[in-house]
Amino acid sequence: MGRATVLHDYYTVLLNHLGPSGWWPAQTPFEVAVGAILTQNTAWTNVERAITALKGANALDPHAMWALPEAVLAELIRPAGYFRVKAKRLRHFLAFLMEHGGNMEALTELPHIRQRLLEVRGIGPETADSILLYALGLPFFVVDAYTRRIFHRHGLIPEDIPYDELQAVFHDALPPDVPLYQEFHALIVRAAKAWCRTRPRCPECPLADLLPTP
DNA sequence: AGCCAGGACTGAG
DNA sequence: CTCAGTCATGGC
Repeated sequence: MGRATVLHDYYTVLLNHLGPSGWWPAQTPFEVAVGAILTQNTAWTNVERAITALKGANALDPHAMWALPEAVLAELIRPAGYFRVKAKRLRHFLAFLMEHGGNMEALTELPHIRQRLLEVRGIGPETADSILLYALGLPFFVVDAYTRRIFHRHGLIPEDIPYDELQAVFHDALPPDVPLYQEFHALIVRAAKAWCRTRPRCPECPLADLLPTP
């Protein structure tokens, strides 16, 4: 059986058990980008506090955030952790955004947008793809630690597979369908939070049926 | 009381 | 090039 079929089975099982996700949890494309940077190696609940603080300061807007001194921005996002680094990363992204009209929509028009995002200090492959897929609506599959963990435990990929190769597995197996990519990645994260955590092979996981018998 | 969370960058060797 | 170290808060 080909990978395309297998991956579609995972998608179907997850969707049947969890229902549609309605991701990414954000109200604007800019908020998606900010959340993508803030959630780097950080629990989402901590990101929510930071987002709330930014909203309270009316700073969840490109020009407003750009106008803040870096130290003030850092204090606002403190609950998200790594707050000094992330304040810099947000400002690097903002500088890039300002060069291109100061709004997220303008980014969609740029050629080689993924490479351009990766050139921004503090934006790596997962953050770039999260922005591309959920903020700009472009068909780039988001690979994260959950994706690698689940599919390695199920024997479909080596544990140390590089990011771009793992992404290629999904790009090769699935049509470039933005809603599909968005929903699939959301389901993977929700499934991992609900069942995986750090323990492999928990019995109540609906994906257990798809596991190769040890 | 550690360990972990929807990563990415740096410096040593 | 590889890889351990660094960044930091809050939940369990």
